[in-house]
Parts: sequence; C-alpha cells; structure tokens
Amino acid sequence: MNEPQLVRGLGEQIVERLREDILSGRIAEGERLREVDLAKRFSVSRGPIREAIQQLAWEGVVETDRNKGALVSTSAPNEITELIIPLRCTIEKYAIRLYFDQLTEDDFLVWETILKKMKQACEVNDFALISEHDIAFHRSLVTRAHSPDLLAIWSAMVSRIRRHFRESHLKYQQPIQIYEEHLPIIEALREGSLTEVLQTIDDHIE
Amino acid sequence: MNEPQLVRGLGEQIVERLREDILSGRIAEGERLREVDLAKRFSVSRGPIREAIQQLAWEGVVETDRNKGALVSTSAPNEITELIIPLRCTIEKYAIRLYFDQLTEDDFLVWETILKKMKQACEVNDFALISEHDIAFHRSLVTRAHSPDLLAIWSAMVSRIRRHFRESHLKYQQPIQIYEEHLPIIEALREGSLTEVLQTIDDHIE
DNA sequence: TGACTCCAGATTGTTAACAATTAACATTAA
DNA sequence: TTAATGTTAATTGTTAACAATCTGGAGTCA
Repeated sequence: MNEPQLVRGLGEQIVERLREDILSGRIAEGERLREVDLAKRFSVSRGPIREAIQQLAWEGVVETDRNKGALVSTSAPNEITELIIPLRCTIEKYAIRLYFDQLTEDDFLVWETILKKMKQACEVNDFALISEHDIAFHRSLVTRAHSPDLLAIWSAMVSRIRRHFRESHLKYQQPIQIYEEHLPIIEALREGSLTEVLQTIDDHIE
Repeated sequence: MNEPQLVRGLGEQIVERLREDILSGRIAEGERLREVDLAKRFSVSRGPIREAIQQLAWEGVVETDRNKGALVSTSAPNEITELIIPLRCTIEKYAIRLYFDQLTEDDFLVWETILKKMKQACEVNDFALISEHDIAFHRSLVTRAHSPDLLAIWSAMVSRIRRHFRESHLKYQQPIQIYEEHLPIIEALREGSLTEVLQTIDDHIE
C-alpha cells in the first residue's frame, strides 16, 4: 500500500525535533551544535546525530564547516523570499497541471484531512502547528504528482522560507483566516477548470 | 583567504566518484548500492559511505528506502527539464543582479580560469569534463552572490538535470562551440549593462 | 497448486571506541 | 608587550562490532 514510513529512523526523528527547536528559537541563532551534547540529550549515539545534522545542513537550518561542526544559521534578511515565492508558485502550478485530470475522491480526502487539522490548530492559536499544516498542505499538492524530483526542488525552497511561513502567519489577527484562505483551492480543484485552479494558487501564494 | 576546502572528507570524495560512475553509466540505472560493497571498494568503513549515499539521495541520483538501502534512480523521462531550465535561469539572473555593480577583476579571473579549462576539455572532446566545467561556471555565477540559500536552491535543481547537461552537449559536432557560447556572458558582464547581461543569460540557457 | 509460516543469510541501523584535527592557553624569545 | 611556538583538552572524522530488519526460499497444510 505504499505507506509513507510507519517507523522512522532515529535520524529523522532528531531532524524534526532539532528543526522545531531551532525555528521556534529554543536554540538560538549562531549557537553551536556539538555532536556529543546532542547525542546525550537524545540518548542516541553520534551516528544518527550526524545524519540529522547533514539533513539540516542542506535545509539551510545549520551551517557546517569541516572539522568545526555545525552552527545554527543566522536567518538571512530573507530578501530571498521575494525570489522563492514566485518560483514555488511556478512549481506548485506545474505539479497540479500534471495530475489535474486524474483527481479522485481519495485526493480530496487527503487534502481535507490536512485542512481539518489546520482548522483545529487555528482554533487554539497554535501558530507553529498552523505553519506545519500549511506546509503539509502545499507539500501534498506537489507530492500528488508522484515526482521525486519535483518534490525535492520544492522542499529545497520551502525549507529556506520556513521562518517566513511562521512570521507571516503571526500577522493574522484571526488565525482562522489562514484556514479559510485554503478553501478556494480545494473548491477550484473540485469544480473549476484548470485555469481557475492555477489562478487560485496565484492568488493564494501572492 | 577563504580557501574552498583544501582537504575534503572521505564522504565528499566518495560522492564525486559515485556520482561520476552513475552519470557516466558505469553503474547502471536501477542497480542496488550495498554499503559493504562500496566500503570495500573505496577501502573505507560504512560511515562515509552512508554520508555519501545521503548526499546522493537528495541530489536525486539514488533513491533510498528505510532498511532497504539505495537504488540508482531511473532517470525520469525528464520532462521536468522544461520546468527546471526557466527556474534556473531566473535564479542565475537574480544572483547576477545582486552583485552586478560590485564586480572586480578577481571575479573575471575566476570565470576565465573555468572557461580556459572548459576550452581545453572541448579540444580533447572530453564531454564529461566539459559538462563539469559548464556546471562549475554557472555555479560560480551563483556563488558570487555569497548567498548559501541561493546556491542551495540552484544546486537542488541542477543536480536533477546533470544528465540533461551531458546529453545536450553530446549533440554538438564542434564541442568548441560549447565554450564559445559562454564568451558573450563574460563579455556582457565586462562591458554591458545589466539588462544586456540578463539577456545573454536568457539567450544562453534558452 | 497455492497460500502461509518460519528460518537463515544478507543488509541496513546503531553504537562505542579510536584517530585526526582544531582551538585555546601557556610559554618563550624578540 | 607582542608575536611565535608548543602543549593539551575538546571536538569532529572514521572505524569495526553489535542489533534490528528485511528478503527469499524450504517446508507445511489446505
């Protein structure tokens, strides 16, 4: 059934916990990550720690120098966001074009499940969780194309603007609006033409 | 002087050798990569091998499943190339805009050095080497912006179309033309306006 | 025959010890 | 004092052994 990883390796679990710690600010910018410290903290050996750090390094969350270990990246003044957003938009629209005429009810089930969770997160003002579900939703728009290459490129971009996601959400006075802004996309996918769908993506990402 | 890594770790060396083996076809598509075999072949332990495989995995050269190891990716019918090329073009132009008015003679020295090597590779019809220098040149257009994020995104894309680079070069009857097509870029950077430079990039990547 | 269970070998995941490199500090000489 | 040079502790790079998981086939039963 192609289950998306029931059991995850230690490395992947550590990636998630470290990324959350860093993005939330619990681990400060510029702070040094020592392998032995992390190994002790997570009660694992340095193997999975090194695996996690390598992953975070290409996400841009940390920077590594040979023989000098890893530092938490200082978040660039993200002017780069203005480049990434249109690129990301291009990719998501490209992905949708690939499968638009093959949509099934299962696809909508996946999307609606994610949006339901996002709604719940909105109702309790959990901005970190809102961001994760927001990213998960857009990611699912891409994964539906079943193209590892497409997903990899999308991921490379989004990992660089995770902070932007969080910060932009913080501006909403009514978090539920974040949820509501996603509804037109699903609606268009259900009932609209391809052109209309692509337009809603443009409007949404803006 | 900010030397770009004199000594490289075993992992990185192995990445290069494996990537070359795979892209050149010496390791076939779909073939399985066993860690112990590779460890024996390169006379290292499995640590650096795992590091290399993780790197190749996000480049899209191999695919990994948990507890099942790595397979050489079957090169997608790269329709995705038609998406990546304009994206790549956008990024390179964005990068150049960032530093266009700060160019120094050192910058041209770097580019001319790469092009000189490319010319030599063209003269002996070494297509693999031509491709590497071609990629190195465009990469240097991006690295000059000193933005790790920009470089990471560019790399994520280019690693997916390395095969495309090689195949497109093979079509040239006079390999030296590949070299010559890069000259207008340098010329424009030296003497042209920003608009003209961006136009040569568009023309070159097409 | 066909589906199922179980076992053994192969392979990856994880760990802990060892080696190489770096960074900080003390020492020395100009 | 200041710069250069050892020296040592801390840290990362690498290795090899151990644990967990998967794969494929022999055997069993309906």
